[in-house]
Amino acid sequence: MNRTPVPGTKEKILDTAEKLFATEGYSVTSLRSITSEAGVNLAAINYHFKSKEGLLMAVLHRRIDPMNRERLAMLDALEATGDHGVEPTVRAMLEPAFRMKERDGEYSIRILGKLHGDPAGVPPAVITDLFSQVFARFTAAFAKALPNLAAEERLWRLHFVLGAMAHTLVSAVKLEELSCGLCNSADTDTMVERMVTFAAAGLTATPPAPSGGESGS
Amino acid sequence: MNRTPVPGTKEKILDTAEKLFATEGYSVTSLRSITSEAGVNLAAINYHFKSKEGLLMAVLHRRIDPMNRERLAMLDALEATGDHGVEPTVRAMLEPAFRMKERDGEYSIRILGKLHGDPAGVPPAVITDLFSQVFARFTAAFAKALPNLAAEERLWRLHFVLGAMAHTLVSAVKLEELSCGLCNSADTDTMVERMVTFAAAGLTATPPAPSGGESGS
DNA sequence: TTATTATTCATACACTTGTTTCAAACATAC
DNA sequence: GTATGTTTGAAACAAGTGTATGAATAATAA
Repeated sequence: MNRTPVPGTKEKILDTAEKLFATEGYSVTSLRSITSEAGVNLAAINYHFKSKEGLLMAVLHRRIDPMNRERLAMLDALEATGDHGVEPTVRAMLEPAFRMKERDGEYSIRILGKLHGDPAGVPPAVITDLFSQVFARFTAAFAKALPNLAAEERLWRLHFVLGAMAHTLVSAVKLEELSCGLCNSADTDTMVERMVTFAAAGLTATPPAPSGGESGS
Repeated sequence: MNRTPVPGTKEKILDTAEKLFATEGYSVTSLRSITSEAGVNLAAINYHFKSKEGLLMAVLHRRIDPMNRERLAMLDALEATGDHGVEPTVRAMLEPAFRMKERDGEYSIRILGKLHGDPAGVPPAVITDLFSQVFARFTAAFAKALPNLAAEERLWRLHFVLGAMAHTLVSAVKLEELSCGLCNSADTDTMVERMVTFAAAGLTATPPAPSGGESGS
């Protein structure tokens, strides 16, 4: 019945680790809790992934690399048509993240959000390695999409958008129960449009007066 | 020379724990690293705070309770004058958080951001206990400030704003070095105006078509 | 078959963790 | 002074951590 000699010890570890890292957190998740839930031997982790940090890297790269490729592809398509609109650009940044949920399950998206929000225990170099390329591409794209915005202001707003995205990715479930089911994140399309609309409006807002206090017209 | 017999063991612990929790994270910070850096005995933590979780609670309450009181006071002042504007309301939510940085130092603000972004190891009941009151007040306030927005949409956007705020609180330092010093968060006033402008624009954006795909007019 | 490689398994090893214990030092009131 | 309650001190505890080891097993090739 079994097609493969052993039905994927490596994948079982990856799936379980992703789930536990996403829900409990990286540092509080023990290797033993992963192996026991995955039904594999403890030493299998060090055999397949060298170390706990190696496992984390594998978990992250498995999801994030395809997502970032999708982001860059959408950006490429946009730039090929000469489209420098704010909405399509921000959509290219946000949509692949939300699509990942449909494709790879709930935990894939939550571990991404956790990574943005609090890379506790994760060496900063890993984050840089994972996101530096897309970050560079998108800052350049937004420079074209928002030419009238000062570079500093633009970066801050990009930062805001990323924060809103990360927070939504991690704790969308929490809002769902907090709002007694009113806010459900089931429909990805609606969710993406919601965020894109919000982010585009924030990005294109008239910047406040440089050193004033009250918001001038 | 010493005015007090023992110069505040409890406060030394609180300060050091706040710093380490904010920078390293709660679960990866050991009690021994706190006591050694604070120059106090290990047992002092369990004596003064009962447990590690008790210490965390004390650290959180010390900063967050005053901040939330300030938020509610600003909201009270607003409602007393009948002001239901979006900008002042969102300012009442954001400004006390950024003011805390000036008052209580860099780490106070980062631990707050970390708490929003990833309450790893922190029991959900603690978060609820800390923020349920302000959350209820602000959802009500925004219901008045944004009456034309569907309740669901309003909650999601509030969620977005909170995410942007949390992300800014934790990793403002990171953006500073990422942008090679271009984005510095030194000026609190400017920072607040920046976020308020962004958030208000996002909150007041025309919502997307309910079940369409492309952004209609 | 035998030889060889890849994978799994039980087990042990240092090491760190939060917590506890109990005696010593301190403050303050009588 | 003594007595009392509070805070600090050094050391130990049991439990859990990531990792390493070497034998057993499975899979594949000659």
